[in-house]
Amino acid sequence: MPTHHKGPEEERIALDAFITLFRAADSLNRRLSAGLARAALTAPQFGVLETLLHLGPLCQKDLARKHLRSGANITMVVDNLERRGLVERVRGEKDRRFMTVHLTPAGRRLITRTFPPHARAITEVFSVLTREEQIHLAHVCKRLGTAALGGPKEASAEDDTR
Amino acid sequence: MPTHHKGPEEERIALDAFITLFRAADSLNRRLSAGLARAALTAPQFGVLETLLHLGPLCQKDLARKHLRSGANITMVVDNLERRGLVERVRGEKDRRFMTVHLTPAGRRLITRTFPPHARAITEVFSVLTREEQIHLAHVCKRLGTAALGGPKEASAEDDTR
DNA sequence: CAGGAATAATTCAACCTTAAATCGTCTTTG
DNA sequence: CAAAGACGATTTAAGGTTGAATTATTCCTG
Repeated sequence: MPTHHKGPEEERIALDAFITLFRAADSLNRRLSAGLARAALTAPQFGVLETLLHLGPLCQKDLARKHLRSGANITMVVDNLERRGLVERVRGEKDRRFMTVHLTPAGRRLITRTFPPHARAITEVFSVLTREEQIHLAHVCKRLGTAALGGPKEASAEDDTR
Repeated sequence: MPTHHKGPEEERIALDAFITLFRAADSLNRRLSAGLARAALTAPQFGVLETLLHLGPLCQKDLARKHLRSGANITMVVDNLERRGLVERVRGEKDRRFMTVHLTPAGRRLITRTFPPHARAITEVFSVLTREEQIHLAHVCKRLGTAALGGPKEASAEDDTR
């Protein structure tokens, strides 16, 4: 697709934004994982518990959709949470294909006391940005994420068979 | 993973920025990985080849430092590249502890023809942002990344809010 | 209503990732 | 010079991630 490229300048700027975005996400992730490690939770485990706390029991399919992860992945994360007695699988009564995941009392206790310091840690790091910068960052990232998910721009004429 | 926490405004804004940043990085990653898959390369493999192309042969320690990854991780990624004949390990002559990783001709061929479309794909997605927005995003992410890596704000006498 | 399509979950193989333990190779120092 | 320590790389164990194949169940259609 030989569009009139504004030269390597355009590419240089995009690549720089790309790499700093990734580095920031990576650093943030490390910092926060260190905090979660005090509860012996990984980031994905925390994410599942947090979702169950705020949305109530969900089947694994829904958990996968909420977290943009594969079903196989959720099976694994829930396995590890269940092994520690933090969640419980309940077979669907109406439709026995579903496995509804519930917080156990222990799981609820753990996530309710882990979430607040986690949120505080995020807020703490983001406080290097002004309120307006944070809002602008969210807006920009939202557009970027949408663009990234959008259909592959390089589609040839024939694979438009959706 | 929308967070449904109804907290103070400062926290809500930070959490929202946090989650959209991660989602954007995740979506970008998926989109770009799909492109790399055409060369049967994973993102980490691509990263190592790209570094070797642009910086020349490096020992694994240096590769780990450049990519902010553990030494064990680099050992694994280089293993997989070596198995495909894309890179070569050369034991250091002066200091036999070092393993210098070199691109093979096949590796050089693959990365030189894979890099340009990859860079174009990044530029393409980022083109939903103006030039100024991209520059601002990079600046903001740089500050954020630095803040995240900064000292863990450990229990100094006054911020112990437990 | 019976057989096939669809769907939720699991399993499997392959790769990524880390921390911790280990191996070989320097380097330092007593 | 030899023992001790530092240092690069590898191995190992544990968890995360995916796509593909499989299993169990439900839905649908002829």
